[in-house]
Amino acid sequence: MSRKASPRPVRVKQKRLAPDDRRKEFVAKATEFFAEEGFGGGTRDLARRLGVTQPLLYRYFPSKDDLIKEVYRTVYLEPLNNGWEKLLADRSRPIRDRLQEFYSAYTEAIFTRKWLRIYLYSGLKGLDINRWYVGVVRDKILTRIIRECRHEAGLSVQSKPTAAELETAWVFHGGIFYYGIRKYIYESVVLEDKEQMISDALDVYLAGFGRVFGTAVRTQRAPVKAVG
Amino acid sequence: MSRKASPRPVRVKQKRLAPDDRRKEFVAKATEFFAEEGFGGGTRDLARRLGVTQPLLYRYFPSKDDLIKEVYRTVYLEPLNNGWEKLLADRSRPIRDRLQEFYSAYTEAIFTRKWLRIYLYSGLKGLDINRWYVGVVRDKILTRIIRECRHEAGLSVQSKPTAAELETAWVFHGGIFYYGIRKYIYESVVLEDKEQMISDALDVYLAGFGRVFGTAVRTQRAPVKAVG
DNA sequence: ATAATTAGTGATCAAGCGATAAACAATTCG
DNA sequence: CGAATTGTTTATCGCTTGATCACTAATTAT
Repeated sequence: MSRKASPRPVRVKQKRLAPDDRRKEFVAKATEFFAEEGFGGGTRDLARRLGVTQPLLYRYFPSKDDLIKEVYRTVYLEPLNNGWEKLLADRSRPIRDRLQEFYSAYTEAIFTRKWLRIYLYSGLKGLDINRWYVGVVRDKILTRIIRECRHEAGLSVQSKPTAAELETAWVFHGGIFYYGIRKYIYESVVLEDKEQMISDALDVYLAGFGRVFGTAVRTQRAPVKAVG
Repeated sequence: MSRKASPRPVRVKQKRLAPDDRRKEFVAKATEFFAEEGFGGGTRDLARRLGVTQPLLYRYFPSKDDLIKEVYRTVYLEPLNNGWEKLLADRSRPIRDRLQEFYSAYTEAIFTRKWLRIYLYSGLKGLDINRWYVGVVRDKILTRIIRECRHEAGLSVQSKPTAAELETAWVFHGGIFYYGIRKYIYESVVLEDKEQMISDALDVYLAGFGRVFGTAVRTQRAPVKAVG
């Protein structure tokens, strides 16, 4: 039972931080932590990563669940960008360019291991915030895309998207989303050029939209990069 | 400290089952249980659902982890059907029919809350079996689909799929997969007619494949159900 | 400088976890 | 029948968990 002689208790110089900074640091690191470990991860492990003791967490958050809720809030709101709706609706530019730029920026925002994992975990829990987010994608993004596609195809843009239009847009959107899952969750080998993937997916979707829902949508295809 | 008088201990008639039946019942119910609760769910809660006591689980499985592994095995292998490769390769039928029938059957097998949730949970854990499954989809399904599309488009079917072809097929496949996620995980309102969703997704994919990778793939489109 | 305030720590509690061992009871065998 | 076997339960162990409280020490106010 010989204890190593330590002249003074080897405490690593207790540093006090302003409450606001601490809070932000806690939420940020907790996001990374829960993204990796799942929300079953222990508060002691989390505290160790933060370089503080476990009870300190409870000075800033009444319970683990409150901390988790704050993680959700920041993760879900972080990537939302108000410029996107305007970008999609800007008819002075070709629809293909707008869609390419939008999905380029959107995936840049959400295609991180952290975001995707938190998103999946919260989805499996069936949380309200997840349902809310899915509604936002449908109403702010897909509905807008369908309207622009209709306009491009010379169709009426007054009526709400039909169920079939919406579903087809979801399949397209989900296909792109799944690229992120494959890359950052499954860690599969994917086509490294994300822009090319979006471009190809867009070609397929735009070509298909015309054939399925109306007269052909005329858009110039992006040049196909060396294939084969 | 008055204990309710119970003439005999109210035990619900201990029933003995043959070990093999018990095992199967345990695995089946454990699958449902873990699908809902996640693999953090407790063995006591699981046992309660099974109508047995918790230690009994340990007569059939050395540890909780072993039980979980068996859950994975059955869930992943359950839906795999050897007839699918032949179905996809049967060139006596139009490619569109084959793809429609394949995805109809495939989604019938995996679009259950149970299967999808176990799949997502195991994916988040980064398990080997998940990587293996993704490889199977790529090599047995998508590669085959691409070959058939090439054949239909009059292209060479010798060489391996290009990265771009594979990626486009993944986007298509992932889009359909995401329909299941939306319906059974997010519990969103989706287009109820799954066959129609597959049909539309196929129209888009097949029309797009021709435009993106070669001369147009000529296939008769499925009749569009009342739209609008 | 001293007092008041508050960020941070050490010790600990009650509850829940996976797992084990011994007792019990339903079945099977001689 | 009685004995042996084995499926099932009761009781419990050691550990981890989220959470609390009294205390220490760094900062701020007087």
